[in-house]
Amino acid sequence: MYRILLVEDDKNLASAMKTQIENWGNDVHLISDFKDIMPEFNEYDPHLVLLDIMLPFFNGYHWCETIRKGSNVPIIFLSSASDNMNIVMAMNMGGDDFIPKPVDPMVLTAKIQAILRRNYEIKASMSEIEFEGASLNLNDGTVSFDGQKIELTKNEFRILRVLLENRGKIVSRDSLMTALWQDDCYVEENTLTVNVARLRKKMEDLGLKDLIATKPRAGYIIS
Amino acid sequence: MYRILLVEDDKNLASAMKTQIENWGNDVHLISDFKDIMPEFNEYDPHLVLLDIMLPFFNGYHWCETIRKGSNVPIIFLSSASDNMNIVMAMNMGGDDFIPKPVDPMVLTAKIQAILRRNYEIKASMSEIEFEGASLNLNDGTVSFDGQKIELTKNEFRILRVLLENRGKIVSRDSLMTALWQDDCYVEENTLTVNVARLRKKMEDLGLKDLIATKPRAGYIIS
DNA sequence: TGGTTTTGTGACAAAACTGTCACAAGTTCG
DNA sequence: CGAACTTGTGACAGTTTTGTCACAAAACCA
Repeated sequence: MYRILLVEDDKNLASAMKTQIENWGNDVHLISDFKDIMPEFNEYDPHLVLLDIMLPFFNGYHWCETIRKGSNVPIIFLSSASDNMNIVMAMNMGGDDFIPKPVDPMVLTAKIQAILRRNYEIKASMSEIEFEGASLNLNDGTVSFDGQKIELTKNEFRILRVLLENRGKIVSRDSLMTALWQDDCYVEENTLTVNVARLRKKMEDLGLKDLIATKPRAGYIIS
Repeated sequence: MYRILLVEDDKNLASAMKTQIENWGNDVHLISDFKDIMPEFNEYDPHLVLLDIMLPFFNGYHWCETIRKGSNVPIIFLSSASDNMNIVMAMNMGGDDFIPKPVDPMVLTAKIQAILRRNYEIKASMSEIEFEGASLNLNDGTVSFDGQKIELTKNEFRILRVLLENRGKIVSRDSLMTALWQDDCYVEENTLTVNVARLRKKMEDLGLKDLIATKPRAGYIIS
């Protein structure tokens, strides 16, 4: 049972789609205020957004941009202007799919299902991050390299993960601190240093030497 | 740098697409044996599959089905038969998207990018499993309920996760055992019982009573 | 019902994890 | 260079986690 937010100003079409999707077993919320959809978005906290492009006040691209500032919720665009340029634009703004109007009910259902499945039901495919020939398993927090496999502790895992998610960029010690101990408890500055050292040792034991580089007065980086 | 497997028998089109995608910074492998693509699939271990529907020997649907038996890799179908029925069919077979032929290079790139992003770069959206008004955060292994939030240990997390991923189904003690200690070390049968008990206690402290039910001689279940 | 098997519980010790300290090493910049 | 600051290291103790044991409770089955 997923929550689907439908941003469509054509009331007839919207309620027809709502019925259609609900019949198939989900909850749908229709936007009522197109001047600012964000309060309803935040309140409803949807699993998926169906976003028309032509809307009063602001267009779909605007809302996609706004949503993406604070959320990675899947977004499917709807539009009768379904030329290639619009499709490319929609994808590049962070959209996940594009359904041309008039919307075929079967296609709508199938595409919604595909995206929900990909995002909320499938874990295997995005379960690891590869780096330097090694891979970090996000499910069980293990690192595999050269046939060997080791377990990381919670802290080591978080540090490595943050660094890998920002590969090529310097991650400040401060942001690592908040990633590990988000404000709720005070820990010494040095505690981070020690934890990085422990992670480094494990990586080196595995054969990954000089994986994490120190940028003095800036932070750490994996490049 | 992602590995993309292109299953397309039109050699000219295939190599044009290969060049196109490689220029944009990825690796592409072209299938050479359409009688059985699986050896090449397994060898190449792609991050994404571009799958034509009309192929010699077997069609794209057949290969989609075969791939899905052992992998959740994202699959984008390509076809000139782009009627709604084909789209629905493609999605329902476990496909992630459908690009009509002739393929527009920009659309191809944008859609590939969107799906890779969704699968390999975004973590936030699929970071929790909701149940009974509570939610299990898959990133940090915490359970939130009724305003409270507690941390689970590695074992507790794995048990809860497996049970939630199979909600409504009975999970045998054996499969839990292998999920926690995959054969590499022997542990007592009873150790699992104890770990389940510890998880139950934490859940009950949180207010979630009778979450995990015992099915004697069968296993555990969350319904 | 009563014996057998399966599952649950409290306690305990070994092991792992974590934060801190004192001090060492490295970097920056006048 | 040398003082000031930043980062790294080994050791230590407190806490948490973990597997096991002995025994209790529950479920199954004849």
